[in-house]
Amino acid sequence: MSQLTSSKKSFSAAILNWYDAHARELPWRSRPGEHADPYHVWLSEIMLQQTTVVTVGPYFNKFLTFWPTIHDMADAPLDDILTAWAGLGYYARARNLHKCAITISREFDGKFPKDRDELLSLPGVGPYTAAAISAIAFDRAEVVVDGNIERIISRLYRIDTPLPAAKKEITAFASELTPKSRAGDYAQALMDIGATICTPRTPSCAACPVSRFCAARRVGDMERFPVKAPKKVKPTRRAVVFWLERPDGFVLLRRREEKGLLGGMMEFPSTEWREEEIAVEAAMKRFFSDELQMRADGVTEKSLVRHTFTHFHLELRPVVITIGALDAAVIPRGQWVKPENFSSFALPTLMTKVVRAVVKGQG
DNA sequence: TAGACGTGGCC
DNA sequence: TGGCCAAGTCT
Repeated sequence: MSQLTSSKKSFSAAILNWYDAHARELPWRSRPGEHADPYHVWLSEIMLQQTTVVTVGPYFNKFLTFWPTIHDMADAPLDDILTAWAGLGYYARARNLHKCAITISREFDGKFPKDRDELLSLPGVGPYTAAAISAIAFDRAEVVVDGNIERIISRLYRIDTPLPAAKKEITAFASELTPKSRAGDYAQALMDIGATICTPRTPSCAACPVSRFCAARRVGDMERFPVKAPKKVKPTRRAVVFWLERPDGFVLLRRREEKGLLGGMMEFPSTEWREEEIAVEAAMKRFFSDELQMRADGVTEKSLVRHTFTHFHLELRPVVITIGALDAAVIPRGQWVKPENFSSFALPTLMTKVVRAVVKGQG
């Protein structure tokens, strides 16, 4: 048994003492002594998945303004949720958020289950989020393991197994260390420490309340942990994206498929995103009939839009086409929108980059 | 198990 | 500039 495991009570005590003195004040966090609202805890935890506290803050406040209760959110159209979520990324979270709100509102009388395993059955709620809600909102002694806690544990024990294979091992150590009382505060404390002290690069060990327990600190190789599997190279995909503009200034948007990348979000029509280079002329021929090309009053190329997703790079070449005479047969289905009203549509950041390239770009 | 799934900030 | 990283989940 390691030195740390045999002194786990003084470890969790040090963590909780640190939290009482240094806890960050966050919009979704209850005041000391008060009970956290499960709706707020759930909403924040979904938003915080792979997303920083700074980014989430304004979105969290906006969502609570629009939908003060989970019943309000359940009654809203999905498109409103997606529009409010636009820019946050990982849009499956928004779709699952809406599904989950409907389930809780209509099948659970608006009350979240307290049990980890029941929470786990909700859409968008995985092992981390289920444990976090159960511990933070209901003070259950659940073992919460997020990326911060993985990093802390892997340094405490100098775990050489690369992630994600090390997950099980890390969870076992985390389980030994988690206190039976105040497990929610303990989890939030570790996440605060991970975000502000036990950072990926140049951790501030001098400020850490548990540095005396840390094996990596003793050796001085903190930054080697957590060990991670090597990344794979991202391919680059390319396409021509069309800004189709009518004489009255309306521009065509269309909705993407419900599932998959940017599922349910709005977009400007484009050729398929492929690794092969595609010339504008070829893209025009592939996308439209020759007839439309003859009717287009003007065709203007704009500056390249670069965007990187989790698993590939994307290069979009915007082409502005002013359409003199509409031909329903060659224009894709969609919604004609004035650019000044784009903000009321569910446009992902990629598409706002296209807007910027077209409106402000020099071409 | 491994890949899909966004975005913005940092170095 | 480009890769890494952030309170993961789903398939």
